[in-house]
Amino acid sequence: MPAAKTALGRIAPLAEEDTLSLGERAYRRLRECIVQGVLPAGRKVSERSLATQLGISAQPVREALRRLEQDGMVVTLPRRGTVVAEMGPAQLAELGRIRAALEGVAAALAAERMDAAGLSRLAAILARMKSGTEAADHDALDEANEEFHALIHRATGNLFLIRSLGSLRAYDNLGRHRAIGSQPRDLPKALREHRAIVAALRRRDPALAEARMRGHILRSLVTNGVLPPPPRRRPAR
Amino acid sequence: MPAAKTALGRIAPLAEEDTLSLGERAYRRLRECIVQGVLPAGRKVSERSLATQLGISAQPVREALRRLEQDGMVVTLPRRGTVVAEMGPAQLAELGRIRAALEGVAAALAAERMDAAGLSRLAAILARMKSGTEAADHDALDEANEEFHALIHRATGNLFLIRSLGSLRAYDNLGRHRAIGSQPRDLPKALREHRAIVAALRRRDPALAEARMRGHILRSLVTNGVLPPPPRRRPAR
DNA sequence: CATGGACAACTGCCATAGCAGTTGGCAGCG
DNA sequence: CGCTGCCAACTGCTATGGCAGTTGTCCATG
Repeated sequence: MPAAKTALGRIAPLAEEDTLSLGERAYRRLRECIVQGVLPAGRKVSERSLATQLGISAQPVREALRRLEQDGMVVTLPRRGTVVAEMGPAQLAELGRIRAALEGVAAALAAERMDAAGLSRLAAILARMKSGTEAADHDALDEANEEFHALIHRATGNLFLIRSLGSLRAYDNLGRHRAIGSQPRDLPKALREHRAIVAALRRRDPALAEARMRGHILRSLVTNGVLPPPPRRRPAR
Repeated sequence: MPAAKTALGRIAPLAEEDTLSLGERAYRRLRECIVQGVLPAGRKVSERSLATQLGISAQPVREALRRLEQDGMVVTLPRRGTVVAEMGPAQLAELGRIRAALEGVAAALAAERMDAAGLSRLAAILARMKSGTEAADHDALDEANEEFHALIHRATGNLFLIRSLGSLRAYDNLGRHRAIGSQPRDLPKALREHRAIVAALRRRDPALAEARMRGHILRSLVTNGVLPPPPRRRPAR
């Protein structure tokens, strides 16, 4: 333990952010820049130029780019350059469907594992969502929504799931930033869906939780305009 | 074009292995070693020692380890060491369920996109599976099975899906190497399922293809012993 | 004017060296 | 004997330098 002891032996909490490696920080920073549109698709991103801009060496940047490549956010042509990956509407739609499926699995796992503390936290988030819905506070709702899903992801305890959904949610933000909000958001409906999901988790019903979560994600993707139609359920029989 | 030209201008097929970067080769090699059991869970893997063993520098090895960490195959404690991730039966089961969901999405996408050439290739693979099943040639069946799923993955054209399923399939191999084959494999049934999947793809029915593929994967995981029960569908009503 | 070739300015890729934090063991003190 | 403190041998992490391949420009040549 290198430092941070106070007089009476209490250990001061360490500032975590400083402990992250430069490679990790570069990875998160660049991913943020991509989904925020700061680095638009097709933009050339070379190790050296990014390194100087970030004030670090080229090595951590290279690592970050390799990881981003594994996420599919950049593509690199050997000895020629690295560019931000093009993300057409079709690609976004595919990733949305993948995310819906994974969120479903996460909900199913969470239904089996989530403890009482987690459920009560979800209840607290639901309360915030209620007030946010009544006030039509989109920022607060987005934040609560973020926590809602992140909590479920963590409840699964599965690192693969957490990482994958992290990348996928980043793409979701990208889609939102393109501002193709074709349909107005139905806030009360989203609240009802969130409540229904929590109810399924409380019942410890994996199949139900999965179905509801998946439906919820798909619907939200439709209202965001990344998923094309509302294909009529069982159009005619 | 740096090399590999013959006299008459014909481009010699590049040996692919030589063109891959050392980091990429190290990544694949290490992943192979992990799923093959050469590097068992809990084994310490330090950049330097691996580098000397592979005859390369520590830098590409480090990149490979970072990517493996993103795959969840190793965990690294900063400044302390990197170890092969522990993969308990529970973890393996979770990853199996995740893989089943993703394979389902892949089948759905393939049902929308796969062209006639791909379908005919699938038919050829089915023929090989038929003869392999009659001869009970497990090696040939495994190979055909690998190609079967890889072909569907590629048909989606989605890099994220392809990469993720690649990692997941690696875990699957790991589970198989643990030789907990609880139940004998039902070869004819697997063949029927594969045929049913292809039929759904031919019909261009995404929902059907997804359901069949997912069920197929889940069942195969059960016979492999990584997924626990055959929970009776609709036990009583 | 058009074309081909060489040079300079990139690019990703890799090896080396060294920093800082962690660990394990061993000596020395109580 | 038991505990403390130091030291050497690790570890992951980062910076630097340089290699090889690619590209674009500019000049010389037909």
